[in-house]
Amino acid sequence: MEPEGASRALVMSDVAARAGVSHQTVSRVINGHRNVAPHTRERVEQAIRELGYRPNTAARALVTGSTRTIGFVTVNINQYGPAQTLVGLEQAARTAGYSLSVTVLDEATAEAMRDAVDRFVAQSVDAVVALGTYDDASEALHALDAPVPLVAVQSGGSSEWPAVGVDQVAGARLATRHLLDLGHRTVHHVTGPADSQEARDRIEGWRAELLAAGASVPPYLRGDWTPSSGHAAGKQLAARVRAGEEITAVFLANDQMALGLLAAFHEEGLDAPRDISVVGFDDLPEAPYFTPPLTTVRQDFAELGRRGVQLVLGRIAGQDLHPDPVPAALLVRSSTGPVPVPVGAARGVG
Amino acid sequence: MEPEGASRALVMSDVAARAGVSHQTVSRVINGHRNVAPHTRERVEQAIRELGYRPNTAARALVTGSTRTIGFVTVNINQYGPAQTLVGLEQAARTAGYSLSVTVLDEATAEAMRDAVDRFVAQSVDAVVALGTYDDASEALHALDAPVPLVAVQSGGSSEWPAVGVDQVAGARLATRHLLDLGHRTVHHVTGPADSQEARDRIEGWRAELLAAGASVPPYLRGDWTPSSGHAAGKQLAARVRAGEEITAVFLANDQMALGLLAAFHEEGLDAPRDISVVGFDDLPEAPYFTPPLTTVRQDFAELGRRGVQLVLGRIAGQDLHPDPVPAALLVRSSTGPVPVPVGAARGVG
DNA sequence: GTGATCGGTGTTAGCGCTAACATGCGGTCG
DNA sequence: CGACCGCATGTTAGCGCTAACACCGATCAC
Repeated sequence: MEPEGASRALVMSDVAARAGVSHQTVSRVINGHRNVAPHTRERVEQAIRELGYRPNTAARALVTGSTRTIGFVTVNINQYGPAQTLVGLEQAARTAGYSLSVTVLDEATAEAMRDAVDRFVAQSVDAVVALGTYDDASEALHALDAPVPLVAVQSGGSSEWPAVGVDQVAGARLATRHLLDLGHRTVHHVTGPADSQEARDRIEGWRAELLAAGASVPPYLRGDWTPSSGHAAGKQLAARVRAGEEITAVFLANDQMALGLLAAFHEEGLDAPRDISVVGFDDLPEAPYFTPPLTTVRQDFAELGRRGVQLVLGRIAGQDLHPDPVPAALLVRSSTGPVPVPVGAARGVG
Repeated sequence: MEPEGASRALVMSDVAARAGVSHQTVSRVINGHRNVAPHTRERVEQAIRELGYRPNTAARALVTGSTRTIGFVTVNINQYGPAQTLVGLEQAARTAGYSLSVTVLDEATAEAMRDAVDRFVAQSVDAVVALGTYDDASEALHALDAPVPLVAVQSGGSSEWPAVGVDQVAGARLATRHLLDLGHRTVHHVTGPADSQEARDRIEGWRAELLAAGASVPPYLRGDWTPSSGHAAGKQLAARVRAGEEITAVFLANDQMALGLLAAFHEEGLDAPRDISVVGFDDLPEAPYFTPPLTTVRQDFAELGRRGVQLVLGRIAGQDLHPDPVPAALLVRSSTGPVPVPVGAARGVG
């Protein structure tokens, strides 16, 4: 069980000698080949255990061409979603016997993406997983024609290349539906950055649900995921409310922006859910402690990681899987409520 | 500049043939050896560029015994600090020509840590960086007697093993000093989990500053980094305020708990900075949008990553560096203010 | 009974690279 | 002017492993 201290490196023939077999038989045992007598297998396994032997991955990689490593590229790992996805992916990869090599892009440019993938290729990773690839980066990825399978996570759209993600459209519909069910005549939307597929999917879901309910579709406000952009959107919306416009419900593409918007509204003397209903997306650990606790949409990142790895392994094996999107769930807290009664006349829904 | 498509693998002798030299000369150029004629060097470099050649890392690792990979182990990557540290570390490592292999521990046990380090060793990483090693994990780390350099990040304490971190003690003193300067007679503290070195350092800084100012040191409240534990602490503190106890300033070991506490106080009709002053730690991107915007202590994670990698490379080279801690900075926003005037009689400081 | 087959094992070659040694050439010095 | 040195380059060996093939004894079909 114990390694014999950090003396000289232990190699396969040490194990072979101890078990009284050839090094190749040891190799066969390690790689689970058939055609090894049970008795022999047991002796070898015991020698491995006694010596604390671990095969040298570099030698193995050299001859097989496989490193059992997955390269992971992302931007904005500082955000909750990417970080959670990394966790989910790493755990799923580890379970499958793969390790994860991580690169965090400084900027989401084609150049940076190309560079990162290039480095992964040189590193002989077995596959590359790209998270939240913004458009130009993701184009670079495909233009690259990399000699390794490439999988996109949270970057749906085109079915040309394999991707898996949380069902953003359904999540956005859930959020919008919830607001509509509360009696709001329509729902305003603050988006993520234009070049994010997730952001576009959320717009699509929001719009689809509005259309399905026969509600009008107001123009959306463009955000960039940051609390500060949510704050700016909040200021703008608050001014329009003050000017008499009927804005009673806002769906934001993430929780951080929702926080910013809540703060802006509060500064203007407008509070949720009394004056306005607000729904976010992500379910940050902080979301229940916002003022007020935020109604939001939760994504299942562990499941996303699992399916991502499954997709990657499928690709490595040459299969062409098209996994279903991971479901999202609505969490109702206190930032949403019925339509406020206008200051002038009463015309609420009931 | 362009790879020739994803045909057969490109190897060193392809480059050698094109440049009209031996493969060994190519190797010398790549590894920056002296004793290569400038003319030859140039021809080889051009051939490398034209072919888009990248040396095979596995073959290189096999013969040199070095993978130019650093293993990174952490728990709780979902939190802001760890995620930022990962980013800082990855960028610094990349700059130094290393790549980062990441493992996220499911639980902070010695067993899990041993496992992770073990896997890294099998992977032949050149060094292991452990983040926020909680006590038992860090013990396991040393018991393992790993044949690779081991560096702890954000886990100060003993000077037996190399570590680098943000100066938590100084950061905590800054926060406490700020509150004292505002006229508060003492500062209450909500800590992180007991087995976290960072949490202990923050307690130490808080206590030291209180003592230095001749202020009394109230018992601290134990939290666990989560907003929910901050909320619980807030409820408790609010009740004591209601009971007439003089509690005017609270320093929390992170921003998430500060958010929870703010929410709890708000629920009890107490608001910062009118009734109480609150300081956090971390400077989450959300912190400026809390209600009210949170005064907090910011850590320089990029610098931490840089020094961490520097320390690791030093260890690989056999040096025994002891880098200075990375400074922390106070950011004053609106959650802190002068001592409130008690409801009964006026006895403020101003 | 004899050739074909198959399961278990050993032997050999070679993955792509770097280290060590070998070579050859031009210059320096006694 | 020959012994010597240092530089630029080539040749060879081998890192630790797996794949391919060789081999041998036992079983099987006819």
